[in-house]
Amino acid sequence: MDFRKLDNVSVNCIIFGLGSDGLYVLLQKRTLNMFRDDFPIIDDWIITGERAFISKTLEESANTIFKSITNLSEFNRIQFRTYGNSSSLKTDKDLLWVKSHGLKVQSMTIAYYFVQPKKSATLTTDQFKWFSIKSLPDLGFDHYDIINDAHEDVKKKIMVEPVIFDFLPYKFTLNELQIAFEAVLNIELDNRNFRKKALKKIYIVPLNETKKGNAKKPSKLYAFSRDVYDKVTEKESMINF
Amino acid sequence: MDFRKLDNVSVNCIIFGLGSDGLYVLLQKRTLNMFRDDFPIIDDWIITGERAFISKTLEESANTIFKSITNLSEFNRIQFRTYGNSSSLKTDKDLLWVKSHGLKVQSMTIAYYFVQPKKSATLTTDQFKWFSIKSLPDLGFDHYDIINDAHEDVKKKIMVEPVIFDFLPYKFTLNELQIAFEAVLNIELDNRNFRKKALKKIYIVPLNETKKGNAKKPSKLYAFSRDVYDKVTEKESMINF
DNA sequence: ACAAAAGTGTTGCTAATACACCCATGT
DNA sequence: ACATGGGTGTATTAGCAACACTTTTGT
Repeated sequence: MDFRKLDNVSVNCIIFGLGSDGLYVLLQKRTLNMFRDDFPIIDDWIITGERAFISKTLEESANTIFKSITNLSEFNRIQFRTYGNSSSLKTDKDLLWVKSHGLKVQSMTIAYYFVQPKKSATLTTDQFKWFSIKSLPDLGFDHYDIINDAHEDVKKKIMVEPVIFDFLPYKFTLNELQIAFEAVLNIELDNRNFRKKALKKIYIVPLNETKKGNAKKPSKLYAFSRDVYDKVTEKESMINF
Repeated sequence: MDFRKLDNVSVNCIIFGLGSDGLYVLLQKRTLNMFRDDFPIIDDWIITGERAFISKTLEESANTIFKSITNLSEFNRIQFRTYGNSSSLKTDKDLLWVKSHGLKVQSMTIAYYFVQPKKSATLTTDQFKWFSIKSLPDLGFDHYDIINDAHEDVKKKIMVEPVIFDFLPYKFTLNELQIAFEAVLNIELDNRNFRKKALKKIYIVPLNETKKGNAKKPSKLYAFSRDVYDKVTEKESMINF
C-alpha cells in the first residue's frame, strides 16, 4: 500500500454530535510554541483535517480521520462541499502554521461531516473537545465558515432525507426525536402535533421495549427502519418551490 | 497571472438545458484517431472538463469552461460533488485517452452543474451537442453516473431552493414553469392545481405583458423575484422527515 | 368557424395548528 | 404523596387532489 499523501489536497471532517442539551461539534486543539513552551503563538481550535492519501479514496481518508478521533467504526458520512485554492489563508497565524508544518499554501480541501449521538464517541486525548454549536471558540483558518456551511447543509438535508436518525442511537424515544429536530434546526415544536406526525410514519417502528431509569415514567422506544423508508417511494410528489 | 494547471485535479461541468420537449445535457465529442483518420479508436461523448488552474478558484475554472462552450456569461452554477482518486478509469479506452493526453491516472474531479434554458446557449462548433437526458449516447469514463448524480442532486435542490427559475428565461408563463417542473422531475402535474399554487407565491410576480406569436391565445408573463423570495423566510417550518 | 393552447371553480379529504390536562413511575 | 417527564384528544383552519369546461386568439 502506498502511504504517500497528496500535498495539495486535504480532507476535512466536521464531527457533529447531538447531546441532550443541543448540537455539538468536535474540534481539535491547535497550538504552536515558538519561543517558550508556555507561551504558544498559536492557541486555538480547528476542525480535523489531513492530507488525502494518494492510494485511498477520499471517503477512506475521511473515515480514517473520523475513526482515529472517535473510535467509532460506523460512518454516517456526508460530503458537502469542496473548497478550492486561495482565500482560506488570510491571517499570519494560519500562514505560520502551514509553513511550520511543511504544507503547501495553495491547496484544496474536500469537506465532510459526520453525524452521531455525542456520547457514542470515545475521546482518548484532550487534544479534542466538544463545543456547543452555539458557543464556538476561536477558530483557525476559515473554519468558522466551514462549520456554518456544514450546519446549513445538514439542516437542508434533514428536510429531505432521514439524516436525523443518524443523530440518535438505534433505539430512541419520540421525545428524543423531537429534541433532535429542535436542536439541529434550532426551532421549537409542539409535542402533541409532533407525535401525531411521527406515529404516522411507518418507518418509525415501535419496539416492545421501554427506556427506564430516568426516575420518571418509562418511555416507549422506537427504531428507524431504512428498509421500510426506502420502499416508501412517494415522497417526490410534493413541490415546495 | 499563473496559467499553470494542477495535474491531479480537474473540474467537470455538466451543462443542463431545458428545452420545450424536456431536459437536455450538453456533451463534448471525444475522438482519438490512432492509425487512420477515418477509423477512430475512441469515438464517444464526455462531459466537459479541464484541469484546474493553479491560481484560479475552482469556481473560476468552472466558469471559464462553461463560458467557452456556451458563450454565456451568466452563471447558474452549483457544485454538487467531488469524486476522488481511483475507480473512474476502468476501461482500456479511458486509460488510452488519459495517457495520450499526458494526464495523471490518479486524479480527482470537482463536479459542477450549470442550469439554463437550452436555447440561450450558442454553440459554435459541432464538437458539442445537446442530448436528451432520456437518451444519452455512449459516454466515456464514469460520466453516465456523474450525470445521473447531478440529475438527482438538482431534483432534490428544486424541492428546497428556487433553482427551477434558472431553467427558464427571465420572463416566463405559468405553463412553462409547470413544464419545467415536469421535465426536470419527470412527473406530471395537474394544470389547475399547479396554477393555484403558483399564483399564491408572491415572488412569482405577474408582468403587464403577454407572450404572443404561438398562433394561439396569448399567455401572461411572470418573473421570479429573488429579492422577494429571500425575504420570505418562513419555509423552514415544515419538516418532511 | 374552427383549431389550439390559455385559463378558470368546486368539492371532499387530509394534514397542520393551537391548546391543557392526566398518567405512570421513582423517590 | 409528590415531583417529573411521558403521553393523550378535539376543534378549527389550510392546503391538496380530483375533476371538465369556457375563453381568447390566429388562421
